[in-house]
Order: sequence, then structure tokens, then C-alpha cells
Amino acid sequence: MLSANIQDYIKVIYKLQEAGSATTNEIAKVMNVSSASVTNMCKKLGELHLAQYESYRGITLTPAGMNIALEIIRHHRLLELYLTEALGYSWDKVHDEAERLEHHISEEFEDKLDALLGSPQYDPHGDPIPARDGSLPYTHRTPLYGSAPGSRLIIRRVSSTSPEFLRYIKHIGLMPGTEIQMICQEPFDGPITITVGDESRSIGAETAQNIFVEHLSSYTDMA
Amino acid sequence: MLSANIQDYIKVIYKLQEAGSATTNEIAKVMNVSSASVTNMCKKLGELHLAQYESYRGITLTPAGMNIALEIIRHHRLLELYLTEALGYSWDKVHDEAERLEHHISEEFEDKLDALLGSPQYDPHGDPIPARDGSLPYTHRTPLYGSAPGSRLIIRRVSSTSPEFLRYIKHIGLMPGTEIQMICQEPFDGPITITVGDESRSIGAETAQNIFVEHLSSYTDMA
DNA sequence: GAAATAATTTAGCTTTGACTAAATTTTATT
DNA sequence: AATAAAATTTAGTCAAAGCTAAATTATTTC
Repeated sequence: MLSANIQDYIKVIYKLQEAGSATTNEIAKVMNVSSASVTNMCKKLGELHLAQYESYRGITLTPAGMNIALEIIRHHRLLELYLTEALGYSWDKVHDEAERLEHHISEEFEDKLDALLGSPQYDPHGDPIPARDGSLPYTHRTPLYGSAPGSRLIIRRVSSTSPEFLRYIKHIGLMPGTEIQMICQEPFDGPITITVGDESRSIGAETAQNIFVEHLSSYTDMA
Repeated sequence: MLSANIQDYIKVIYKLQEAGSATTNEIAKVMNVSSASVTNMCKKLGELHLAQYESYRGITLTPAGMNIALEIIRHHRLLELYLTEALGYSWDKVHDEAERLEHHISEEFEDKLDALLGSPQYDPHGDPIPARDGSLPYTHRTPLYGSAPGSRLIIRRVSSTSPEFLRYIKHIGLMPGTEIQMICQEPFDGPITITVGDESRSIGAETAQNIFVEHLSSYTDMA
């Protein structure tokens, strides 16, 4: 069994890789660790054939490494959903608990959760849960920010691990599944205005960039 | 936070201490580790004021150490019960899973389990679950082995972490809560004979020493 | 009570994963 | 193209836990 540490590295590399590419410095920043430590671990991951590492060129997971990453992410997201659904955790607290547990549950535990939850596809934040075979459900990637004024949308994913941010999102009612309408967006990275139910609300640009939506219709469709 | 390792040592020391006293060698045997390693850890536990350690004299937990031991045991036993009750684990598999998870759950998780299970007093094997304040429910310590012929008994605790042993016990129907009657015991550490329901059964001496019972009546009472 | 045996500790080494400081390579700027 | 800045790696340490082999202390036996 790989150490929890190595698993964490693999997970971080996976996510950086998805978002572009994984470099020593970025990994160090995300993991709050020195770059030198990252270099060491990258070499080791290379030796273990879990990643391809080239000095000064960044690191890429091999298929074996990808499998491990997906397995850990599966654990994490199943746990998050289970903690909210079965144990009544609020959605801002599940990340930290899952973060620790994900490294220590057995395959049997994973299967029990999966069965109990009915082989779910999305976690409480709308992130896709990898299936056992490593396949990923559709990942919503359309940000709320930039949606056309007038369009009717459903919140599908809220991308953050910050409890404060998540509490704020819940407070203003933007949980996944909620239907909203885009009213307008101020220019120059300005706030956007939306209606949630019958209330109108302004939210910051950065917030709106971390909320992903599905378009039900757009103003232009209706024109 | 104490490392999972230190927690394991504390737990083992606690249990040996309960059963008499904790010496370097015994700890080493139970933990499957060299005696030299144990000596090192004992010194460290002394420095941390979690135990009093005297060279060649064994080790005793301080009140602070006891609290930690009870906290871990509470985690372990709550998890065992939860795994059987809520996730449908069979009772021979819960030990290993709980053994890993016990070090990684938060206080909040512990509280949720406790609440969901209704502040239970005993785990699936009949071991007492320490309360949050460190108090322990009554521990059944009367072995089946040695009970008077004719006595009617209720199985209260089965002391083992071996999946094979536990499966055997379940197979012959000696789960905690079961009522049985003692028939006879062969001399010289011989097997004992009991009735379970309307079936009669012989079990080995060592097995009968690891099963603990409550006496409902004894032959002498009835005489 | 001395010798033999058992238990325990000491000394010195290994691995894992982190760190800092110095050196090197790559990238960006002029 | 040369230099400055940024990114990355190398070299050398550290701490936690483990180990083996040798030394020491306790206990038991004659």
C-alpha cells in the first residue's frame, strides 16, 4: 500500500494535470511544502512508474498513476456524499473529514458506501465521482461567470474546499440543483446580478468563476 | 495530534496494564515489533508525560495517557458497532477496518456515530464502549469456562480479533445475547458441553475461556 | 551465592519525508 | 546575445520509527 503521503501527491498532480500541467513549484504551493521536497517525491514517483518525470519539465502521471488518483478521488467524493447524506454533515465540513479518511478505507468500505448511496455520480459540491472502472461522469465546466444575460441556469457545481466560502454559497442559496436566472454582468471583472427564486442578488466575479452551471435556455434563444 | 503509531502503543499498553502489567517484551510481542523499538517508544511516552517508565520495571500510563487510550478505544468500538449496524459488515470484519479508521476520525465524527447509535454501551463483541467522560460500562468478566454444570447463562462478550474464530463462534450460534445452558466440563482442561437452543454442542477449553457470560441461575440455586 | 538464562537496554544503522542553503537550469528582458 | 530573474535541483540535515547485534541487568537454578 502506498503511504498517505504519496497518495496525496498523486492526487494533487492529477488535479494540476487536469488543469493544464503539473510543475514542481505549483505542486509545492498547493501542498504547502518546499519545492525541494517535491523534486524528491517526483523522482520517487518516477521510479515507481506512477509518473513520468523529467527534470525542469514537470511531471505527468502514467496510466497506473491515474488509476490511483481516480481511486483516491473516488474515496474522497463517496465519503463526502456519505457524510452529508448519512451522517448529517453540513457541506462545508465534509472536505476535511474526507481528506483524512480517504486514505484509510478499504475496498469493502468503498463498496458499501457506493451501494448504500446507489452508485451516485456526483458529490455534494457537484464534483463527479469516478466509477470503479475509472470512468468519470460528465463534469460541468461552464462557469456562471460569462453566461449570457437573461439565460436560465441550473447550478451544477461549486468548486471550493473553503468552509467559509461554502457557507456563504449555501447562505445565498446557490447549492447545486438550484435554478437561477442571469440578469447582467458589470464590465471589467465586475459583479454579476442574478435572480434566485424571486430574490435578486449580486455576487463577485471570482465567486461566479467558481460556480458552474447548466444552461436551460439563453436570451439569444428566446430572441 | 499524536501519531497513529503512538496511539497504537498507548492502546496496547492500556490493555496489557488492564490485564496485569505492561512490560517491554509483552508490548513487543503484541505489536509484532522488536523489544528495542518498544524501549525507545517507552522513553518517549515518558517524556510526553503520558506514561511512567522505569528501566527494567515496565510502564504505566498516567491519567493523561489513560484518557488517550480510552478515547481511541471509544473510537474503535463505536466504529465496530457502526460498521455492523449501519453498513452491514459481518462481525468478523469490523476489527481490521476500525483499527485503521480509529486514528483518523474527528470528534465530530465520533459524536455523530454516538448519536446515531443512541449512545451505545457495548460493541458487537460485547466489549464496553467508554463514554465521552472516560467512564466504562460494566465489563463482563465471568468466563463460560468454569461455569457450574446446569447453570443457565447469557453470552455477553466474545473476546477475540481473529476473523476465523469469530466466524466459528457465529457459526455455532454463540453471539452475545444468546442464552445457553452449561451441561458439563471434562476435567484437565477438557472441552465443555452446552446446549444452545435445543442443540447440544462441545467446545474447546480455550474457546470457552474467551467467552464471557452472565449467570441467570445455577444448578446449586435450583438444588 | 555463583552461573546460566531471560529480559531489557544501548549503540549504531535504515527508511521516509520533510527542511534549508547553495548550485544550476530555464525563461525573460534588454 | 548577455544578463537578470525565476524555477528547479543538489547536497546535506533532521525527526520518527523501525531494525540488528552487543551489552547490561534481573531472575532463576543449582
